[in-house]
Amino acid sequence: MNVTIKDIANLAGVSYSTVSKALNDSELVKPETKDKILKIAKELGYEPNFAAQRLVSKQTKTIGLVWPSIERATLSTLVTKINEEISKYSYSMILSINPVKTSFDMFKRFQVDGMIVFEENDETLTDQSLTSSIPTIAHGVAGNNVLPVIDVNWQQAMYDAVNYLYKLGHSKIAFIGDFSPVDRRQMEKFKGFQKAMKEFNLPVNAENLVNAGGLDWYDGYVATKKLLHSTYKPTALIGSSYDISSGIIRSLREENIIIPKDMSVIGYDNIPQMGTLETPLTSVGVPIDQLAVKIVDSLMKLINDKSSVPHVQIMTPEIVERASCSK
Amino acid sequence: MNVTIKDIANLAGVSYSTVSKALNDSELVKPETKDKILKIAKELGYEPNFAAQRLVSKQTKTIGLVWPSIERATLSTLVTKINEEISKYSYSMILSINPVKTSFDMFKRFQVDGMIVFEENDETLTDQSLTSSIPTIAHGVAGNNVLPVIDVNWQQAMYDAVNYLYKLGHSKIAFIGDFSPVDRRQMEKFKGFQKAMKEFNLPVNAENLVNAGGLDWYDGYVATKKLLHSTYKPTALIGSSYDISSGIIRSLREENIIIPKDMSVIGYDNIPQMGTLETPLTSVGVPIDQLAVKIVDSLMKLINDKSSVPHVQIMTPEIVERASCSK
DNA sequence: TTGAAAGCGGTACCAA
DNA sequence: TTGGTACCGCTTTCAA
Repeated sequence: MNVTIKDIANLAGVSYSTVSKALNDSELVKPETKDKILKIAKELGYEPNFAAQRLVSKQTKTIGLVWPSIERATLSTLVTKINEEISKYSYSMILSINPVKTSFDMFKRFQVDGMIVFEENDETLTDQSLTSSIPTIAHGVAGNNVLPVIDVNWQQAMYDAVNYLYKLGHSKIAFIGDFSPVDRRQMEKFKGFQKAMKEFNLPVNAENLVNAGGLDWYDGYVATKKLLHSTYKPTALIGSSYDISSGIIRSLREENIIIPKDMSVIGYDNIPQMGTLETPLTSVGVPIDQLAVKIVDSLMKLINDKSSVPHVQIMTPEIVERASCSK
Repeated sequence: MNVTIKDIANLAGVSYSTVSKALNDSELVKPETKDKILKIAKELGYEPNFAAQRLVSKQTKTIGLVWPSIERATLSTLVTKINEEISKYSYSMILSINPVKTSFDMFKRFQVDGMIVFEENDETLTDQSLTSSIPTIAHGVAGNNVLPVIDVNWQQAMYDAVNYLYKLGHSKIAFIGDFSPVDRRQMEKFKGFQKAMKEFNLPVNAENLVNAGGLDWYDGYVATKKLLHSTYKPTALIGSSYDISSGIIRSLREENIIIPKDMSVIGYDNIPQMGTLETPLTSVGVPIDQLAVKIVDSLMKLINDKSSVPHVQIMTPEIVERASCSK
C-alpha cells in the first residue's frame, strides 16, 4: 500500500488536515510543524495520489495533444516546440496517436485541462461530435470549424513565394505539390500560387504545375525528375512542403543543376531544418516557434476564460532567405 | 457542473448504488431498471469521473510510453505498432516526449498501469533512480539494466548480413554506419560486423569501415559518395540503419551504379518501409511487429505478475530478401 | 495554529 | 433486486 497523509499524520502526531496544509506549503502551519511533517513525508517516500487530488481540485495541469499520424516528420518539430511552450506554463503534455475521437475520450477520462488537435482531414474540424467540454484548440484550415482554430495564411505564403521570384526576374516558375483534394492545406497553397501567377500575368498550366501525388521526399524527387525531362524549362521551383523540397534538391543534384545558379528554389515550411538540407533552402511559411507560441497561448487563454479566444486566428507567413534563389 | 450518478439516481428514483451497478452492467439489476437508468444516463450525457473511479479501483487501463526523441523516423513505426498491440488488450497508450525522469513522474501521477521506455543513452537503463513501482519495460541494449529489457541481437544481425553476402561470393564488403560511441545499438552492430569479417578471414580497416557520423539519410549519402570515390572498390555494402541505407541507394543511383548488378546492398532495420524505398532493399533485423508484440506482451505479463518477466530478453533478427543482392 | 468534518464521484459490500 | 453506507486520499471550510 502507498503512503497517505494519514500515515504521516499518525507519525507526526497531528491531524491529517494539518498534513495536507503542510504539504501544500500553507501559511497556516507553524514552520516547525511544517518541517517535521515534510521530513516524515520524505522519509516515508510519500507520493500524493493524483486521482484523489483531482477529485477535489478538478485540475490536472496537463494538456492532451492528438496526433494520429506520427510518421509525418514536419509536424514533429511543431510538437516538440509545443511541448516546450507548454512546460513554460508548468503544464505537462501527453500525446495520443489514436484517432481524434478515441483520443478525445481518453483525454476526457484523464480530465486534461486542455487539448490540441491537428487537422487530419475535412471532418476533423467540422464534426459536430467533436465539440468538447474541455478547452480545445485546433490547427488547420478554417472553415466550418467547430473548434477555435489557428490557421495559417497558406495562400499568402505561396503568393509571397511567387512574388519573391518574380521580383528577381523569374517568369518560368513551376509549382511542385500534392494536389490530392483531401488535404485542404495543400489546396490552399495551390490557390495562392494560382492567384499570384495570374496577377503577374504568368500562365498556369499542365507544364508548370506538377502533381507529386504525395508528400514524401520521394514524391518530390520523382515529380522533379519528370519535370526536368519535359520540354518545359523552368528557372525557378516552388516546393509545397519540406519533404517535397528535399526531393527537389536531390533531383537537381542528380541532374547537375546548380542551385541557385541554374535554378532558384523556394520551399514551403518555415522550420530550422530548411537550413540544414543538402542545399539550404530559402523558405516561406509561419515560423514554427511563432505557431507553437500562438497555439499554446490561445489554449491557455481558453482555459482561463472560455470566451476569450477568437474562433479563427490566421498567422502570417514570412520568407527566410537562404541563398537558394538568384536572378 | 458535470452529471454524476447521483443526478441519475434522483431522476430514476433509485439509489445511486443501483445506478452504479446498472452502469457497470451488473447482473444484480433488473433489466427494466437497467434500461431506464441507462436511458436517463444517456439523456443527461453522463460521463463517469475517471478520477473517482480510479480512486477506488486503482486501475487506469493505460500504458505510458516515453519517447524523448520523436524526430527519429524509424522508431515511429515501432511506436505505432505498439499502440496497436496495446489496443488489443483494451488498454490505451499515452506518449510523453519529455526526458525519462519527467515522463516517469507524470505517468506516475496519472497512475498508468505500465510504462515503456526506449533507450536514449547509457544511463537510461542503468540509472538506479529510474526503478519504479509501476511495471516498466525497456527497449535497448542489455547491460547493467535496472529495468527488464527487450534487447535485440544486433551483433547477430550484422553477422547474418555479412554471412549472407559472403555466401553469395562477396569479399569486398563495406559497412556504413554511425560509430559515435554513445549509441550502444550502433556499437553492437559494428561489433557484429567485425566478428563476422574476422571469421571469414576478411579484413576490417579504414577502407571498408565508413563512419557516417550520424543517422540521417544524408549522412549515409555523403559517406557512400566518399567511399565510391576512394580507391577501394567494394562489391557489397551494409547500411546500419534505414535512413542511412536510403542515403546509400541515392548515392549509388547518382553514380549510375545498379543494384544488385553492380553492387549488393543490405540494410539494417526490419521495417516494411525497406520494401518501398527507391530500390527495395534486402534487410536484416527483428521484424518490427514481433518486437512490438514482445514488448507489449512482456509488459502485460509484468502487470499481472511482477515476477514473471525475465530481466533480459533478446530477440533474434531475420533476413528479408528483396533482390538487392546478387553474386 | 491546529483539528474536525464535509465533500469530490465513484465502488463494493452487506442488509433489507 | 434494491438500498444504505463505508471507504478511496485529498482539499477546504469552519470551529476550536
